[in-house]
Amino acid sequence: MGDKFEKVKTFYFSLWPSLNEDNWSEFEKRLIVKKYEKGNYILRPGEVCNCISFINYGLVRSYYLVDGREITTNFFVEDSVFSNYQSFLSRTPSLLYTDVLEDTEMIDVDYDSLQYAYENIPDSERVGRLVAEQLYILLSARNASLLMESPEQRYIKVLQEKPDLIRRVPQYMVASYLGVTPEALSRIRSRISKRNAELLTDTSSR
Amino acid sequence: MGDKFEKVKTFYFSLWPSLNEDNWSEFEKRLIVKKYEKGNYILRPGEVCNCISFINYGLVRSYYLVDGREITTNFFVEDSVFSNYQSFLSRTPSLLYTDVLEDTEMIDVDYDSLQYAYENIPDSERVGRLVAEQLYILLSARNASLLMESPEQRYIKVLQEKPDLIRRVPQYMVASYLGVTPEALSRIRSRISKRNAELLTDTSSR
DNA sequence: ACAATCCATTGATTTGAATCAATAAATAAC
DNA sequence: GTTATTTATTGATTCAAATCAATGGATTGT
Repeated sequence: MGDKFEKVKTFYFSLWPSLNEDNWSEFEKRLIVKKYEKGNYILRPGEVCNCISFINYGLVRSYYLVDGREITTNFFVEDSVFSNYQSFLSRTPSLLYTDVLEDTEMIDVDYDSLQYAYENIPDSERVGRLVAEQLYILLSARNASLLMESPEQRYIKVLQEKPDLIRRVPQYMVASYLGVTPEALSRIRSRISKRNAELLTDTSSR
Repeated sequence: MGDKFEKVKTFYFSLWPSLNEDNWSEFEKRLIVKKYEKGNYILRPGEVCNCISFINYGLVRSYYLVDGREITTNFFVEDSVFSNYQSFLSRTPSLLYTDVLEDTEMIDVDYDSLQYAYENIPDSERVGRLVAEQLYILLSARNASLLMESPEQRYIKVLQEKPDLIRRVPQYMVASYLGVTPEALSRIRSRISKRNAELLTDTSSR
């Protein structure tokens, strides 16, 4: 019961130095627990995203669908924040699908609750600012990666930084996250493992 | 003199409902007027961006340099906000160059002044949040455009939404903003004007 | 007004990745 | 455990855009 709010509470306390138990319980009242089963959709294009969610456990993913082609923008795993933030902020329809890759539990703050907090709970504006800033930094890094790095470089980075993701997500979704076709990612992988093999048997260096 | 702060004052008052003259003059004290001449650089990779600026007049542009190739991320014109926001927020070195395309005057808020405002001026946190949110929405739209639209679609959109920019900026910079080479943009343009000519002379329709 | 430089256009060629296609491997369903 | 379905690999072909190259036009500086 209170268990479900344990992680999200820790999360908010870390961002919110002046948060006390009174304010927290005021805030916690408005939180909503949501469960989703693998294979379902959380959000579709045209719908307005109405909450910011903390993921207790599970894995979801957002993607554009362009000419029948999926373009994955992000994976969201446990202990992080999920939202279609652009839609949430602008109150305009999402362009993204969000589907559930593993059974997932989230703690939602809906738009009205957040506005209520901004008006009534001290220092909540600061949390809103910090969250917006963090999400900006993340989006900016993703943007830089798409513009500056090759799909192969991006794949290697994902391998290093999110090795668990590679195991939990089908390869064709990783491909669409990297901005290439499944065939292309397969070839990237074989190129990499070929290079690694050559390094071991030492055909060219020295 | 006070003239220089006229536009930025209007800008902040529009975001900041409770802003009064006292708080404004407290804030204005810390603003810095900066002038830049065409052809100079405001920021280079490795430098940390230390301010958020309101552009009184002028035009600047930010770009990545990858393998000797410029990739323009944004143009910033008068009456809007300029920053390398990612660097500013994270206090980490910029990956971008920012150069001055037209003589420019900016009103800077530096990082420390902003932190001071957050601590001491009521409701300034809200302005920080709103700015962060607006910048997120803009970046997100740019991202969606790069992922979902063709260079040609992006060009047509720029033509419609920022026709003045096309006139003020060399075509090869527009090309790098669209994510193509100058040659490719030239061909896009000739394709478009050919199509328009065909529509007028009516070779195929009806 | 002139030269010099920068920029835009156009054509020919190359290239990297998408598409098409077939097979193999892995996973899910029964 | 077997079949069916989905996913991954590999090869052949196609395609769109980058590169290379040359010319013409525009802008800048003196």
